[in-house]
Amino acid sequence: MEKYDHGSIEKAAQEKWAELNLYTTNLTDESKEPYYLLTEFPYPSGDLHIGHWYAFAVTDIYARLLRQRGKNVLFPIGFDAFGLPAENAAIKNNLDPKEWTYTNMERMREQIASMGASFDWSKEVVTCEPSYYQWTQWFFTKFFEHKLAEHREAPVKWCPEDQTVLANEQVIDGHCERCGSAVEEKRLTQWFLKITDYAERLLNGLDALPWREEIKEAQRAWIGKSEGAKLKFKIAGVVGSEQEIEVFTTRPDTIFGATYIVLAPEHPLIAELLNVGTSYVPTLGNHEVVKAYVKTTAQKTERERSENKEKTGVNLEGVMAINPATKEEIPIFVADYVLASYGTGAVMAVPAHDERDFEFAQKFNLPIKPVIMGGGSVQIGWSIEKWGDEWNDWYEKAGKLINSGEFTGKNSEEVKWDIVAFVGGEKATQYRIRDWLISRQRYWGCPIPIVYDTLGKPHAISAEHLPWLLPTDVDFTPTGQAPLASSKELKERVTKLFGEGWTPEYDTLDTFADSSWYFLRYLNPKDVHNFSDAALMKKWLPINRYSGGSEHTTMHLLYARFFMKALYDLALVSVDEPFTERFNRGLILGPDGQKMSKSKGNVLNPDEFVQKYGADAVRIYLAFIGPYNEPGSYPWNLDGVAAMRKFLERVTRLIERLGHPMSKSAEDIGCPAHIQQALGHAITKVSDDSDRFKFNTAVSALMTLLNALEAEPTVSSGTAKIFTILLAPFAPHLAEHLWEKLGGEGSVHQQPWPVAAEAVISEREIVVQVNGKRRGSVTLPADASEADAVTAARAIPTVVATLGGKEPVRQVYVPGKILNFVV
RNA sequence: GCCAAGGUGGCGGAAUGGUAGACGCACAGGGCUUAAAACCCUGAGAAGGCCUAAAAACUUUCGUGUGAGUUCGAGUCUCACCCUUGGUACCA
Repeated sequence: MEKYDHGSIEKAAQEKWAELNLYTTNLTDESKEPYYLLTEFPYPSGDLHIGHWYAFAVTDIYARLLRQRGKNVLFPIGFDAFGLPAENAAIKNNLDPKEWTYTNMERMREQIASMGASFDWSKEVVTCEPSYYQWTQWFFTKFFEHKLAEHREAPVKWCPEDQTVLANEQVIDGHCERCGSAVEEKRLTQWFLKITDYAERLLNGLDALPWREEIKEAQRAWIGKSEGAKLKFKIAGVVGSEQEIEVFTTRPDTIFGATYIVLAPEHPLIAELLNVGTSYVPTLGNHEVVKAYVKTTAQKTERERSENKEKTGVNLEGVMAINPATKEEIPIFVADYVLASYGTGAVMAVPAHDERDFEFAQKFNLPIKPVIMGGGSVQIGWSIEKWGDEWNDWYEKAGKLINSGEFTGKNSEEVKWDIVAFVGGEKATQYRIRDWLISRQRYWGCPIPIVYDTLGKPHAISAEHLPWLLPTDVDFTPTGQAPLASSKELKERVTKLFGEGWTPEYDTLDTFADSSWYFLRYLNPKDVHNFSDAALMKKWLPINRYSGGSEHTTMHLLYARFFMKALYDLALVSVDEPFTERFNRGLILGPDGQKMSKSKGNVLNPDEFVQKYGADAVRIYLAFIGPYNEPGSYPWNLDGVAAMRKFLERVTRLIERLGHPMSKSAEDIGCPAHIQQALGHAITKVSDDSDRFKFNTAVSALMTLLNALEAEPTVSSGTAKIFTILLAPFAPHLAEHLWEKLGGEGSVHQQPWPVAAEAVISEREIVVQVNGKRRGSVTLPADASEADAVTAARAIPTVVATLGGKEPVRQVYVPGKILNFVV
């Protein structure tokens, strides 16, 4: 038997595809239906790991299958080439980040090619190339012109390790998403993209998308829409409207129970009260205490504040607010459990119906006034301890109002907005999402195309000066200062172009800006006059299917959707949702079932498996390891690739048997009906399961078919050819080799997907049950009637025995499938 | 805490409300071989019964996290609970 030499087979196949130029997509081809299949482009980290294989090799199966099914498939690739690792590696080894990046890309291109992935490299996009980032910059200037990019001072998250600010989305559990160090907070003037302007549309757009509910829910939660009201509380002893406290609440129906007000330490009123010398009417009695509290909390981050579950706060002595519903005077507190960055930075506290307010009220001995009755009755004046679990069950829910003036007795939900009107408030909507902070104090990124005039006012750099090149005379050792500030050339460039006293922006853009539009560039990657091609965008967008990692759900995926909507509003693109389908891929775990990590020593190098068993075996194993449409975690079985290799060897032997003199091996021997049926079944299943990204069951269908074919004394070459075509997307190299052995024309990858022959079913097996339990089966002609089935079934000894002489009360007949006797 | 997804053999997993465990791994027995590897065949959810020297075959009951329910029939639908994973967290 000829050895299955995967090395030479892979080489020959890849050379053949290159020669035939199989994977350059003609974007203007009108004869076939376009299909844009996108997989997240990699960061050029160096070596391909198993995750890369999982991302590229498995989606490649689908790209190949779609082509065979007659689609014009765009399956592009590129590199998300700006970013911190390059800079950090460069600092560590005293290299140029650019050189490091380009060396890695070169290496990765070869590795990606080695897996037989059918990417169209002619459309490669590399985000760190000026020809690309010029358009990232151009978009930024457009956003600036349309007030979607803003320069402003705000509290920001700061990573002390990476020496840069981070977007909210990049803070995971209070730690830097990249390096894991605890983030700090600073007040800085930075660039923001106003993603909050799009909160409502980002939310609504989700409804129509056929994505998995968990992805949509994660985005909805991130956007965090809350509907409620803004209500104004006057300050006692003050006439006029200036000294009012505005609160945001989702429960205006509980306002009669608001027994105090809480302000965030950063609330402007506090600064005003503390500002000695102002003739503010109510004077703060405990000036120093409040000042000290504000000072301590200012040193804590939001996270540190929330870690301390014990509530802290200080009463603003001598200053009272008036509850607009009860007209009662209520105290005002400053406490850090109220966040300045959400709502109005002030809340009305309803301790009877809000857990946090309740805790605070207990600690500071404040009145707790129930205004909503739960299932049972409420006796006012109970001490809170006695309320116990019963109170727990209803205290945050809606219900019948009590102690609420004219609203007493009404349903709180129904009169909610009447109460808002009663106290002169207004409906308001709040979002949890914050604007996207996109400045980074780092070197290896896209320079922000902004210059400041002599007054410090920002100006966008006009298109004629783009790309605004990243300077190279830079000391990029992180100091907390933007590395670009050390460039002489950049300063000179600005002076020369704009005049004396003008200064450059030294920050670079968050790399998520680069990756928010790369899929548009694939359509026209080399054009120097346009970011993409309008006609091609019309034809190819939105992207049919986007495959990627679940870690991007609230980052990249949200940013890309925002970009698309913003560009749509600028009339630059014709659709406002970029991705029709989205599939989050799972994670390959180490053989020990743990996440692969160097520290655990369970990291596997795919190259070793490729070398030993071949790329095709690795591809099939990854397809087989678990459902690709669910973001599950799949442990890598060390015997898995070897098992797939065995499968491929069995395929090879089957095909070789055709050439054996003892075998008839000709198309003229025909195809027996059961094989015809097995083929049809496999064709349908491989195709349908792949459409659902269930490659595991698609592979198992191929295995089942192989098992059936192996059991045959002879296999016609026609059948063998069909099998090879079905195998081609999964094991592209071996299939090419076998196709040649079978004397097939051209490349197996150009062969149309076979059509499942209409199965001619002459007989059906009908399962016979008694009381829903299987007691046997009868095989009858396909056109047999219910009466025929009953007659045959009642002759089965086990059925007779189970019935025990009793007549069935009724029978349920599912034609051609089930006959159930109910006794 | 809240939201979402999920819980099926030793393992990964499969099952439009209709034979649970496809396909594969690991395992066991056998074949081939001087031998081993490779390869091929067979077996296998659990507990019992019958027949036996023993086994096979045959057969019964139980079995998809737990408990109830709907249904002729439930892994699948409904309710409650437990657990796992992911997201989020003082967001008023």
